[in-house]
Amino acid sequence: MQGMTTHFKAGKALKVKKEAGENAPALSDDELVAMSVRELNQHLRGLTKEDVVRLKQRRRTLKNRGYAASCRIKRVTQKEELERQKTELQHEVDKLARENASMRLELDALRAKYEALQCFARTVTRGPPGKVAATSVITIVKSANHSPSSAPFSAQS
Amino acid sequence: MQGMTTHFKAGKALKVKKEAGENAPALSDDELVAMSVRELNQHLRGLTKEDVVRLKQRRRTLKNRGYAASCRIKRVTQKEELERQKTELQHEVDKLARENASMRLELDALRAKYEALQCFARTVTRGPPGKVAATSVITIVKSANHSPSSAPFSAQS
DNA sequence: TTGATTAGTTAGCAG
DNA sequence: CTGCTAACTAATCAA
Repeated sequence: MQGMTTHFKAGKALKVKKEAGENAPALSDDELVAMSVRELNQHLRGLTKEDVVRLKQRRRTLKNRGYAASCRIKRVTQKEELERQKTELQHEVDKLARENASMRLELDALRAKYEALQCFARTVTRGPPGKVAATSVITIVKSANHSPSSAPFSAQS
Repeated sequence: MQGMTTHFKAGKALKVKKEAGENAPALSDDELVAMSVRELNQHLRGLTKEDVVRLKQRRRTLKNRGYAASCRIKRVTQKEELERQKTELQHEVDKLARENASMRLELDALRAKYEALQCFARTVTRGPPGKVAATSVITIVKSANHSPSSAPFSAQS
């Protein structure tokens, strides 16, 4: 890595290294990196073993450059995705909290209405005769607590 | 990092470059990077201008190495923090959803109880005389919807 | 000048 | 070998 301190990145300066062969028109980086292995081997005809190694190494380096870029893009993409999911969840929390609060209000209001009606029913059934039957019915109604589907008697409106 | 496994990255190998001066005991990377500017200047006495530049550059490189490490640590820390917040929000969503469901059940049950009681109250108040007064009272109770704290009449038990 | 960040390079692991 | 990633280096920006 520090060997490259004096570097000219293998691009402009080193691209010109293959004037020897007449069939090697000094491939550009883009060409070299996009080339298939078969195509590459064709361009490798009549090159020094050393040059072959050098060219393959340059190809590897160019590939790695692309891999590094992909890696960084992936990193920021995942981070953005995390933040997106986070705000989505936050909105869901807000929505549920609102629903929760309104239902709590509704529940409290209904409890008040229920107790008021219960109180009224007692005053009505306490005054007139036949109080025993009325009281027992009220008890039955209260025991309907744990089975909402099967009310002691049907309630239309 | 892998620098320590296979090679010796400017530490062992390059540390030996200053045997010329008798007052320059070949600073280690850690010493050099931890040194203040004042201390550094003391160690710069009697060095070639070129060597001074080289040493300062090495110091800068070592510093940069540390900066890069901090940067990476910060990156993964922030990612972990995001994921932590995400699971936290997910748990909050679950909790609120559970509360929501149970409150909805409670609300439905109470509605059933209320309507049953209302139905009963009507049967009671319809049979006996004075039906007009009773009906009006029920209407008053129903209008208590929006002010749970001030019920038309107190409900004990 | 210092610290942080980006892009390119290398080493090394995994498939 | 291919692709990915961690660590390092140099360049660049901001304070």
